[in-house]
Amino acid sequence: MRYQRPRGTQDILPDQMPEWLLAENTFRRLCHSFGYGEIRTPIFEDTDLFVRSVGEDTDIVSKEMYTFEDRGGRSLTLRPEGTAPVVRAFIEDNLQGPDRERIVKLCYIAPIFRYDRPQAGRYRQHHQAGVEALGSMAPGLDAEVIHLAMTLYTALGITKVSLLINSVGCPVCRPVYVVKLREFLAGSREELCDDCRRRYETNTLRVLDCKVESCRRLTDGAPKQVDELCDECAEHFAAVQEHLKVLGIGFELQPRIVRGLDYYTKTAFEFVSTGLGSQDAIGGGGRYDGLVEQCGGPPTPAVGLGIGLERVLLARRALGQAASQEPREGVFVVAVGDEAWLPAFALSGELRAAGITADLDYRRRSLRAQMRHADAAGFRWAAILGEEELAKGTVALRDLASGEQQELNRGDLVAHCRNADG
RNA sequence: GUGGGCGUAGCUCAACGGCCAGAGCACCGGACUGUGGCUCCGGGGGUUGGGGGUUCGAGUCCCCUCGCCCACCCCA
Repeated sequence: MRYQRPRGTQDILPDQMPEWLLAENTFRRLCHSFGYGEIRTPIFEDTDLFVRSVGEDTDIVSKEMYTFEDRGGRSLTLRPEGTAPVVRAFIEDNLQGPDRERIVKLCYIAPIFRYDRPQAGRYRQHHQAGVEALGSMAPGLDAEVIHLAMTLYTALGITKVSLLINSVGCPVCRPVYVVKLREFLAGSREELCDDCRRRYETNTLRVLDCKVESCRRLTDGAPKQVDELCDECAEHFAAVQEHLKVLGIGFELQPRIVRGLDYYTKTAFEFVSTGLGSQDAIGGGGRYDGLVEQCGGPPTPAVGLGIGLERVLLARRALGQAASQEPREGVFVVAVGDEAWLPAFALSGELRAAGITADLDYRRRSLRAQMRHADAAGFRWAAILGEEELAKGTVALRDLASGEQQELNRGDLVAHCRNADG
């Protein structure tokens, strides 16, 4: 029986690493320039953290979490989303300090686990790059995290991205809306599915994303949250849009997005790209003004963002963005004949110790084979060491791009290669 | 979770139920005995995802299983 990787997971192989590093490094660079500090939290947390923050009735909690009991009987869960762990750390590690007005800006790149049916762009382990800005209600911050994501997409060559935004209200206006929704559904209550009859009582909003066809029909004409916002939320939403316009970011109002996590308040947004089939959301997020307090911290408004890296890479490829080609680099040391082996080995060691990329052919193949490999593997130079060079204490250095070849004293090779860089 | 499609060489794919499962690319070697890319010639590579069944005979048909993919759904 041969082992297979678990369903819905993937190995990221060396030849895929360049595009991963490009995405990760670009994200880190952007976060730095936007003023976000990187944080790493554990890959698992108390199950309860996610149940209480994400919401018991959400798909994520009710059927997608990797939950297990450790040997001490604790219930732990593999991180199914990025925000709750950061919020937990924000509180536990007292990142805000004594200044309650202080804005704490954090970013992370982390694996995320959800038990879901795999599909292209949907995995049981995927990676998210995210940011969280905690401590302020300023609508400019909503626009800032959106701007950061947009800038990342642009930098990575993902040109066809649409931004969908919505406002899901707050503890003031949501209950008002919920009442309206209940009134709307009250008459047809008996026609709802079993789950929805329960949801109607406990978490009415969830009726809106029931999958049962009959329930969907019943909610089609339901009132919309955006139309029922309180003054504060309406004002905030307008201000966010104003800030986006100032940044030159186009958007589309979409009244039905982000209902997957209970903690969102006010702004909710999503980025969709073309060419990805049905898994087309390459990023999303929103404001969660009540979450920190709900997790046991001081009342702290916040806004955050998550970007699915696998989907970002898929979107790049769909748009024909090749992984940037590495420039020719380093020295392939070619040993001709047995006599030359040890000196060649020593020479490669010297180069490596000096920080210069170097390799040689442990199979001791023909000169031709070694030259072919040096070229195919993308080396900048071939340093040839044979009988002649051994006798003279030299090395023949061939530039593989131009074909120019010169003879150097062996002791000058490191300095020569180093000077040629740049 | 529901419905469907597909698994053959490292990769992309051929092969009516019938001879030793092939091709292109890649890889290796040679032509070129100390010089890469181009060309030509040659070569190595396969548990046909796995298991069972039908059949004189299975890559091909049937069942089970694993995986990938598509739509729904969900989201990143």
